[in-house]
Amino acid sequence: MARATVHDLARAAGVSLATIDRVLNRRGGVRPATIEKVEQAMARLNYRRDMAAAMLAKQQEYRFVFLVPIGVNTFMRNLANEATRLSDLNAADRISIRVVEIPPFDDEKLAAILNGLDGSDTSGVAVVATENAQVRQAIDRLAERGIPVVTLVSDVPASRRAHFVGIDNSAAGRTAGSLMGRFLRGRSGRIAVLAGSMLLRDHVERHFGFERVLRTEYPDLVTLPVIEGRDNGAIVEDVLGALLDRHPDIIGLYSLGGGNRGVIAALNKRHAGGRICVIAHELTAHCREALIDGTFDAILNQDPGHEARSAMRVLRALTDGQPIDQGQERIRIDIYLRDNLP
Amino acid sequence: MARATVHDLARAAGVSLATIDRVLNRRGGVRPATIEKVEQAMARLNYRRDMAAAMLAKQQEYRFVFLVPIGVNTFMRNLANEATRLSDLNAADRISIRVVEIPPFDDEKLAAILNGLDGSDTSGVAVVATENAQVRQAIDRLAERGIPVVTLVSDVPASRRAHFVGIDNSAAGRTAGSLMGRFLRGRSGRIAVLAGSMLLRDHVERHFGFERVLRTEYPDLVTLPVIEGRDNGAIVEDVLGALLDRHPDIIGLYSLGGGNRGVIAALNKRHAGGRICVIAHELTAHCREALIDGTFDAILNQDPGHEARSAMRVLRALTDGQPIDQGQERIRIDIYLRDNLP
DNA sequence: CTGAAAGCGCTTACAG
DNA sequence: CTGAAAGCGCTTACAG
Repeated sequence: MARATVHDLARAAGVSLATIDRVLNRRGGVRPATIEKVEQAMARLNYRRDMAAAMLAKQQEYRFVFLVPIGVNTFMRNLANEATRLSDLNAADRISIRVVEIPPFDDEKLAAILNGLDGSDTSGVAVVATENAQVRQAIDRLAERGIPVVTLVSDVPASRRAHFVGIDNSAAGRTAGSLMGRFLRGRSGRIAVLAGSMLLRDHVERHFGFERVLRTEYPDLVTLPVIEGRDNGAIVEDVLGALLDRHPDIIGLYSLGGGNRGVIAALNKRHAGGRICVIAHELTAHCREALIDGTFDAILNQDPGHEARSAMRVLRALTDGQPIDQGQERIRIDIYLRDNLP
Repeated sequence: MARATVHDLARAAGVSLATIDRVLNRRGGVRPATIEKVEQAMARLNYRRDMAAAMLAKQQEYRFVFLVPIGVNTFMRNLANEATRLSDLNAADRISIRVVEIPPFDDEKLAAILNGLDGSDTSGVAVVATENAQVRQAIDRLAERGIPVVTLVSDVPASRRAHFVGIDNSAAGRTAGSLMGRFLRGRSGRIAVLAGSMLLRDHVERHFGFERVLRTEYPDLVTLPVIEGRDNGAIVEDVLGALLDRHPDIIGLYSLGGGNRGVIAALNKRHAGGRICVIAHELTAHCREALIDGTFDAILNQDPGHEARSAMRVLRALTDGQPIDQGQERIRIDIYLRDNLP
């Protein structure tokens, strides 16, 4: 027997299509007794709504905005590209994604951009946010206007963002610590830690997780104070180079932010590649090469394609009031060695 | 301006809706000149087909069959459960998945089941296949009948399956070898390798990759001949137990198949947990525990949820003649340490 | 080789 | 609080 439609429901419950729709979509203004009748019919006929038909009738359009600090950061550029690609791929489903570039490390501008978003033009926002009072307030304001916001890559848990699309960054830090500890088994010495900025929550959390594991499980490895490279290759090369010169006894490096081209340059200039165990983040083209030639030992990665798709699915679910499949939307911490490179 | 519809196209090209549809779906029987006109109109109006409307009009139903050797294997049971869950979640999109249990290690039965599939009732097949002439022929026969087949978890590359949904198993083996080599840095000794059956392509490939890395990069680690446990905890406990008793100098174990409950039991009985570096596959409940309590050092995993969803998406794309997003459909080799457990 | 008309299963004003 | 009717953008027999 074919599957039940709204017409079948209407007949079975003795009401009109409009009433069926009101009950189905909880629009209210229906007598409890009528609701009851309809719900019984739904159960009896095992009714399941046809999404395609609903989409068509509703003429729903999803206009999502992705705010990404593209700048010089390869990972962010990949993320932006994936979002743009998604927009094309899903045009047939009436989903469009506008990628807006935001200046990196500029909370005020970001807040201004968020506040300037046109509600009639955007049905959801994904943002690589920084944790700042103005930014938080701007997110909350969008949420109040009924525009769902998801944070991307770095979370702002205190805000009213509906969801976070990204990895568990303290788990990533712990993983880096554990790999470092195992790869350097039996040795003791200093470990350098390079971040982009300790004003970024994701960087802080990675650092926290890393320190925690080293201190509790590998006390022979002593971390130096974090240095910051602003995710910028040139700055990274400078600050890391200076550190390496100051501490010739460094045996490990955890690069938990961007600007890894600077890491590679600094290491190569000192012929230190291979003698220092390096764990870095994000499988960009240059990191990939460094992994293959042995300069890096492991890369922790978050897949920008998955993150873009996840943000899109989550925003759509939020717009439709549908549930989110947590299993599917959990972004995993990929570990890459030379041997499992894609 | 609102997006163009088939009506707009028809008006612009000066033809009827039926002709538009013929050109859009390449049904043939249209004069080249007419096709040309329509295609120009499409380009001019930037026409993009509305999937929801097409789905509704076509009354397309996707009836997929997933053939899984559920047996005693926890991973396979998880895979089957995920497929069942998908069926519910996607009922609104007219996708149904029938999960059929196949007997493990029984090529003839599997071939018979494949041959017995009712073409009118199934629009695509996903199968955890074994590499056997009869099975291959059965797959080819389905492909000839126009029913797309994807292989799941273990591939049959010589067949006419349209796609493989699973990890690169020799890369997984290499990864295990590399982790083993690094975790045992500086030590030398024997490494045990436990498979389910060397008649399974995925197991053979993992073994190959593992051996390759150990022999070329870690010559101080010497692998013993593979033992087979048929993915069955009880058998695994026996054969591995016997091996451990025979070789008290084993310092590492690569468990590349199922039945890891048997591995845990054999190690615990001999108080060998922790002293032997263990790398296993699939993050099932017991493996997870073993990772946390230190019996296992790392788990390589393929996410059954991702695999089920990927198989479903690929089968749908094949049914519709749509392209496959290779980036999205690549199944990754997850590496889990205690620190990045989900 | 081409077209007119009906229909897919929903939602949406609008009227009462 | 409820209903009749039109419409969303496609596809599909059927007729010519």
